[in-house]
Order: sequence, then C-alpha cells, then structure tokens
Amino acid sequence: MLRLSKLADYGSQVMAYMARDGDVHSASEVATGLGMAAPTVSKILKMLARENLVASVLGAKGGYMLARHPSEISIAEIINAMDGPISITECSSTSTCARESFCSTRSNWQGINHIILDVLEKVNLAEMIAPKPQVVDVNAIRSRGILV
Amino acid sequence: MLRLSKLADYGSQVMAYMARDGDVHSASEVATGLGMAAPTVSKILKMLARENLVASVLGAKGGYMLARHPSEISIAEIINAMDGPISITECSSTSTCARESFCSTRSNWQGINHIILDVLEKVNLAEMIAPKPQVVDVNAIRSRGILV
DNA sequence: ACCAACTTGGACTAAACTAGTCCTAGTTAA
DNA sequence: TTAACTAGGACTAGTTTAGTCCAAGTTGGT
Repeated sequence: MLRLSKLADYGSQVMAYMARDGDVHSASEVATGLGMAAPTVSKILKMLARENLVASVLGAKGGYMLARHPSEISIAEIINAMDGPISITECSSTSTCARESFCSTRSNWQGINHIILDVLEKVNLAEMIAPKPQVVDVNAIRSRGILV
Repeated sequence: MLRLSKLADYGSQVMAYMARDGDVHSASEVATGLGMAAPTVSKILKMLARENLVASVLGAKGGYMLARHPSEISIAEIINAMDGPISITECSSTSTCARESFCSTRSNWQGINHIILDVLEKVNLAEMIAPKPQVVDVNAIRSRGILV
C-alpha cells in the first residue's frame, strides 16, 4: 500500500490547520476545529514539538504555534516527525542488510526512494493549504527518464 | 515511514531473481537462491501468479516463470500485486472521507500521490536488475516545480 | 498405471505495529 | 492560589503483517 501512517496524515492536517493563521492554538481547540479526538491531537502536537515544527507556549492561554513560516516547512519534515525517516525499503538507509549480496536491486530502490523524498521535500505547507486545488504537472516528469 | 511492506520488497526480489533468465523456477529453488524461507516464497509467487505477473507451470518439473518480458513489468505492478492499490493517504482514492469538508489538503495529497505512482510505473524490472547501479537524475526533477 | 514432484488455495497462528487513552508532573496567566 | 494548559511517559486494544501448514489437483517420468 506504500502508505503514510494515519498519524502522519493527521499531522499534516494539524499543521495545515495551524498554518492558516499565526496564532497560538491549544490542543483542544485544534481537536474541535478538525473534529478529531483531543488526546490524539495532543499526542500529535507533542511529536511535532519534539521535532521543532511547532513551538509550545506553556501555562494558561498556552498552546502551540508554527515554529516557522508555512513556506519553510516541507511535507517531508512533517512525515519525518511523525513516522521517522522516509525510506521505501528497509535497508535503503544505512542499516546493514544481511542479504546485501543478493540485493542487486538495492541501489535502484534507493534511487526511487530518492525521487520520492525529493518530491516530498519540494512541497511545503503553504502550497498544501492553497484554497484552490493545485494540479500536479505529471507530464513534466513523465517526459523525462527516471533512471539515467 | 511511508514504506513498502516486507512482502512487496520480497516480491521485487523474487521477480528480479526470475528476470535474470526465462527459465521455469520452482518456489524452493527461488527460496534457496535468495536465502528466504520456502513457504514465504511460495506464498509470494502465488500472489504474483494471481495478478498474472508470473505464470505457473503445474506438475513435476513445474514452477513459475515471468508472464511477460522484464521490460514490460513495472515496479508499480509488483507493489500493486503484493500490497494492493498504491495510495499514500487513505482517502486519496475514491473512498469517501467523513472529514472531507475539513480536508482542504486532500487534492494536493492526491497530486503528490500521483507523482509517486508515476515514478513507480516508469521503472521496469529490466532496469531494476541492471548490474551497474543506475543513478537517478534527481536534478531533472528538482529543476521543475512539483505543483503548478 | 503409478508415483514423485510440484502448484493451488485456503485456513491458521504468532508477532509486530499502530492508534488511541490516561495519568502525573510542571508551567504560566489572572 | 487556582485554573488552564503543556510535557512526558506508560498503557491497552485493535489491526495488520509475516509466516506456517494442510488438503487437493496436475503433470512428467518410469
């Protein structure tokens, strides 16, 4: 399924919600605003705070706010904060693979992984919350070779 | 983690193994060749056969062989056979999302998903087994906008 | 005709992961 | 000093995933 975890999905929604203004939002406010369970949103915001994607304001009237401008936060960072390093195959990162010698396909997987990572790094929050749905220019990529 | 399932990973290895020649391979032969558990390889081959990526030969001296030429089998097909439809977010497909009205980010996720799918469709088995690791031309993509 | 080798399909189990909840401690504004 | 909030971690329940096993059908060789 090659899918994002639900948490990462939620994380992007929470970030998108906060990106609409620069205010401080409490976890419960975000939860009601998005129709999600409060403890879940709280957990997500904690994870995002740990990776410095949101800044926390302690105490009464506290909450969370984006740590940077939406245009400076990439989707890749959000996924990374929620799910850890983005890598399509298990040993495409630095971890050693017991079956390494058999895996002649490895380096090609790494190449594919690289492209996906690149796409995700290229899209930022500001683009994601653009009210008018943006269309992907697939042809620009389709017209070029992936592996050269 | 945005990751492939282990089964899909194994699937690509099995397909790559078989792509090296046009012969019929028994499940156990592939298993020993790749150093994987025999029942697991058998299960994978069954899944690949159900999606017509490999053809099965019944009886003694039977086994499996690629259904098509390696250059006509895309990585996307293999992932699809093992993990089902490739979609990065849960409701990027046709399924209805209860929180649809809140998800202004949806269509952009779909765009990202589309690109990833496109990349995976563009890479075929023949390219994956190329002995010399192929290098991805990331810059070709980086130089262009993702969302237009 | 028979046997051995092999696939097919499904059921099944065990383990891992994920989502989601809850609790205690610490911080701040009023 | 109290109410409103975050911080951090432990915990549970549910789902998914990997992997095993078995009974049945098919084919090639002898």
